[in-house]
Amino acid sequence: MRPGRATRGPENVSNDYKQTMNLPTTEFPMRANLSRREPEWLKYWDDIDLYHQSLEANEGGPTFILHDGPPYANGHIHMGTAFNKVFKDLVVKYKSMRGYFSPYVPGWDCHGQPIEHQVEKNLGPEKMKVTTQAELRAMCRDYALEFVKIQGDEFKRLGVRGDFENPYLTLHHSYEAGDVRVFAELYRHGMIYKGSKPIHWCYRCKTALAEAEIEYGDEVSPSVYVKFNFIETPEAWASEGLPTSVLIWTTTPWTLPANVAVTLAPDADYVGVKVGGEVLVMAEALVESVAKVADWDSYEVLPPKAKGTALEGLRYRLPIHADGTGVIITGDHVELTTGTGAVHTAPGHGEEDYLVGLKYGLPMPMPVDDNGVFDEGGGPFAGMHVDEASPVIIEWLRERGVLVSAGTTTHSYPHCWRCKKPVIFRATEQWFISMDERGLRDSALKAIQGVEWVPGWSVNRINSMVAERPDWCISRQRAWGVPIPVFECSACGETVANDATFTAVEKLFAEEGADAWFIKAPSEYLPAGTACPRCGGTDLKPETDIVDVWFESGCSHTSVLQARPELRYPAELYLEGSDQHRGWFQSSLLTAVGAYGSAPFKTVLTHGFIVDGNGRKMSKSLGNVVSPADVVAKYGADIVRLWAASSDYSQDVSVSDEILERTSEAYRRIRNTFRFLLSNLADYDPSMAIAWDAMPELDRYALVDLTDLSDRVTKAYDDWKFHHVYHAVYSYCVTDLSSFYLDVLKDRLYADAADAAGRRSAQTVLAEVLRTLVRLMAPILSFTAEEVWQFMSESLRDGIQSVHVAGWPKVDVPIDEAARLREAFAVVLDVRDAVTKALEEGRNAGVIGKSQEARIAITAPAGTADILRARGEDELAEMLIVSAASVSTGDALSIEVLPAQGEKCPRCWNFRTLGSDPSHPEVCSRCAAVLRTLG
RNA sequence: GGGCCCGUAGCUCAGUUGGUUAGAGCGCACGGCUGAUAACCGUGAGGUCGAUGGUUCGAAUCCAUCCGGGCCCA
Repeated sequence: MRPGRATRGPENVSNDYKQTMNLPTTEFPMRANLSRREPEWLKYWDDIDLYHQSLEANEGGPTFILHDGPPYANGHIHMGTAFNKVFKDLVVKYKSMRGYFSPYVPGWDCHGQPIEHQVEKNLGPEKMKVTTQAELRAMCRDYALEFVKIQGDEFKRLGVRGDFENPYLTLHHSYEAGDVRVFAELYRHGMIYKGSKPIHWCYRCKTALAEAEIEYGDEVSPSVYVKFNFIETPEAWASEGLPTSVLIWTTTPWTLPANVAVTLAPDADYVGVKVGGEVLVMAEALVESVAKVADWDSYEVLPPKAKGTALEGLRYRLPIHADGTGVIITGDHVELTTGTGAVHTAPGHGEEDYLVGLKYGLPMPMPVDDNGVFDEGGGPFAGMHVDEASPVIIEWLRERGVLVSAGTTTHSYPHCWRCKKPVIFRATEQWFISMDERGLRDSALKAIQGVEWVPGWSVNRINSMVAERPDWCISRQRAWGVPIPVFECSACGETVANDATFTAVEKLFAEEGADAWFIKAPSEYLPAGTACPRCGGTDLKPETDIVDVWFESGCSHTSVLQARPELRYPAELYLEGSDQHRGWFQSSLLTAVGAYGSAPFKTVLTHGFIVDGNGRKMSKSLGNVVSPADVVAKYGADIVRLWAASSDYSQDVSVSDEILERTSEAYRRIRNTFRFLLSNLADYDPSMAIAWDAMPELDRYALVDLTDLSDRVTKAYDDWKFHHVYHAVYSYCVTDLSSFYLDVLKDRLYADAADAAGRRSAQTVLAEVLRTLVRLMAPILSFTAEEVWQFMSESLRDGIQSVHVAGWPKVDVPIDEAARLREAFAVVLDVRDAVTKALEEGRNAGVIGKSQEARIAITAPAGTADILRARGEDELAEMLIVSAASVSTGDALSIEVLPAQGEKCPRCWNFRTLGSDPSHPEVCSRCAAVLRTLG
């Protein structure tokens, strides 16, 4: 024992009085062992059919539909999908506890190129050759269903509650029928048209290729500089009186027959270069490099410069089709690092050319057929394969004197994943949804204004994307999907599609699925007499293109929200990652606005992406991938849930070992708080509750504090600020409860008689705290809250089977008194801070050990002192956990720490006058009284 | 390269309409307790508020530029 310390009882001596105390007792384990115990709760929820219970409980109440965006049924879930689903689950569980009828139907996106590609790869080229489209589709279906099962299990393991027995899949017949319904609406509204668009095309495999099927590799290509002669000389250089041309550079001479324009950089300076008796126009910045390549001995840069925009509109003679003219335009994609700053533009042969062509309304000639052979549009090269055309074209240009230079260059070029040969960019016929023909863009922009976007900036993003997007190309040249539900007249090529055919196709899909499209002849399901409106032909071919998967998932408002009886259109909430502004949010919006003139959602909530501890995206190559399966195994799903809830989702969300470790520590803290509450309520029943008026002031304040927490948390949930929920609850557990209220209460709980009013009052509050806290956290810590719930006595949980159907807590306290208590306790708690500091100094000086060994004298300014005295000095001492406290008025707040008077009571360890009761001479009077009751 | 967004202690977050010395909890260090004990209590040290420049009497907060990062385009 250190010197100077107050007298203490003998240490390490067994204390018989311990048996007379009401020490905490509970079976609720301190260690969670979540990864092992959580599956047991999943089974319990299954056994009691919690999902349907949660619906039945709120039947007839207000509805809250969170419509699930379908993840792609491919691969295991990652941290991003886990986060998203947990997040949705928090919302649904919260709304459900608030009394909303809140069904949650998970969905999966099952069609599309990645699955088809994977199946094709697994099959290998040999087997692929002998596989029919129907067989391939069946394999794709199996593949998708396998991952629906896998991901469904993974979501359930995270505690996500929903109708997993009956999810929606985009491959369901009913879903496919809904796609047709939406398509038909848009078609009737005149929003769907057939146009052309360049795509990656492999003429060997005779197939379109998606970006993911492209492999980039170095390729040696021609590098040619060609002059296009101006029809009228640009003003800037007209005074020279020389033939004037614009000089372009290209690595694909075979695309020159499709040239219609030359694109310049709008703000760059262009100059005329006088060389060999003519003027060549090019970007000033590139003159030197061109001169080098062209090997000019001497040349002269003419003084006037012209911005790209100043040259816009000038016309030149087309390089191949000399009877036609092309036009100078400008585009931001023109780079001034290579070439001439003047870009040969063939809208049918390139994405950028296509887009700039759309902008200027340029024609899109496509002289190359499916086999890569020029048709008559190829002019002198008709019948020639593009593969062999380039050298021939170069020679042809040289003969005509327009070739300035021809060499070769090595650059990255797209190749077909299957045959590994270079692919070409080639415009083909595609189906589009027009953004402007029928005002879809404007309607969509208007609908956006009527939706609540969370966080607020999200509206800017969707707005600018819709405002600027080109027409939506919805056709894909693939096998695994839903066909564009129209027919083509074999005789004249006219499109055949009308209400009757759409109805027939919808029925066909509803009954047999889209597979039937590829098996049956149209005559088998179309109404008799269906004929081409133009030529009257009756031989109809089903369209072979399938629909973009984004169109499909976008139709879920029809195929799911409108189709399922428990759901409705529009949904209250769509909740996805920020990438879905381009994806599902937009495809859902456009199809709904197009078909029904309204947005399919009232609120759209967006969250950021999951990144590592340094804010980097997760990637295998960086080795920073955190997998939800690993986290669940190591920490448990509740830790994933707590992590998700604790993060500010309006920006990118970090996850790392340290973050999970911290989350896990916070979890333990919350869990232990629950444990303490449970362990001190072991002998309590709500029938013992003490009324507000009979409670000590501290307990009333604790209830006020609980009300405030509950209000704050509820508001945070309503404002979608889950990280505020987490922080509020956590700091409540640590600061309000553990370090203050619970710490103070120990004396009353342990040392008072079991049924003493003071102890019952404390328990009344603790019970209220427990019942409130466990509900507040249930949407987040779904498993742990349930575990706590099951450890509560039957009467404490009102006989309710699960915390998730226990409703939302509401703590009532008298408003006026609550306000007074808040004010008074703000002062008390400030003083308490000063006191703990002083006690620590006393400890360091060796005056005291634990705080009960001290008595304190507080000097405080009048206002503060009055408030302290009004609590009562005994109550003050209790709240400060010291043996005695006195208050005097002075100038400034100061605390004096003195050794406690009296002796340590061996039962309650407070310093008191002992022996006042002769029958229990060793203990203090309070303890003596307790001992008497125990006999 | 373009659109939208983000950058406050090692970590998760606060920081009101610009207004004293930028807060909390965790972690860390040190100490207490041993009747929440693989717990619990206390004290303390941690920040050029991404950087620079500007507006202002005053900037984490407003503006510009840059750096770093994310999503979506190109």
